[in-house]
Amino acid sequence: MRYFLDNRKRIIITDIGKVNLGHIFENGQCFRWNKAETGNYIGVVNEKVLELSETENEIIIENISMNDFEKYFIEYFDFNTDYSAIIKSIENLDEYINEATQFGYGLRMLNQEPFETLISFIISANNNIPRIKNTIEKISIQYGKFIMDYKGKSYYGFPTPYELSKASLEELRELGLGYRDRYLIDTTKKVIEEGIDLQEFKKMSTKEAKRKLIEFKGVGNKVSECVLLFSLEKYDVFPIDTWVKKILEYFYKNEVEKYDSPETFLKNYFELNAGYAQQYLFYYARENKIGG
DNA sequence: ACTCAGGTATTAC
DNA sequence: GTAATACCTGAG
Repeated sequence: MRYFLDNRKRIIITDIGKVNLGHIFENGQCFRWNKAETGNYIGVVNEKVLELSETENEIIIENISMNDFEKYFIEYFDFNTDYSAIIKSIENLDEYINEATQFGYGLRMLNQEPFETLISFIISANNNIPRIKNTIEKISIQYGKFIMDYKGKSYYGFPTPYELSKASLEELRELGLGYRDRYLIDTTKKVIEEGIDLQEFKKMSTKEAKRKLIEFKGVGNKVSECVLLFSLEKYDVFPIDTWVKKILEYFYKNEVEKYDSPETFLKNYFELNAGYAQQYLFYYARENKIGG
């Protein structure tokens, strides 16, 4: 990876292989990035508003400083990870993962903020993406800090636990969260009252961090693993959602049956890069409507 | 009217 | 431990 400022003070990132912003932002790992009419993606991250555009092998970032980029966003975009090495380690396992990695070229696993990720994936349960994005946006407008007006739209950061603790059940119900509203209240209350710093979970083993996450209401196996994978740097988990379930059923059925559980199969099969493999498989399955 | 959407909590064996 | 069932909401 190489980066520099161009003559318009935009940050240019190159030497990261073939680029595809859609494969980063449309694969279900994040909910606060939107495609503008220009085709560029605008997102709110770490109380900054960023605009990304792409060429075949460059990502171009506008509206943040070089200092912010180096201090926060290199890690957020996982720019120091060599994806060609990850792909190489899993692509020859079978034809399906090979197709999936080719299909999802340019995909990157974002390192997201844990509280935002936890709340977002609690909302995601038994829900659909447009509604998930919409309610997260409403929560940010209502309880998060105003950041700036940018190209005709006002942007708000995702609320901190303290900011979200100001929300009442009645208020949340009006945002269209459905029955998940009380999970948000419970989770925020637990974080505040017990003084939980989710960043600390990064230091725990995957198993221990997962055990702690499942203590939150509305957090089960799948949601906890999404939080581990997308915000706590645990790449050995493999969230099994409806799409991955279909893949296991339609493509890996015979293999899975040799093990005592799908989880055991996945851990043995994909090993340390299970989380990356999951992301390619999920994206490929959903975009191509495998089994559906 | 009815199903579906990145599942989880609760209840009942 | 595991299987069955209810669950907010609104778009299609």
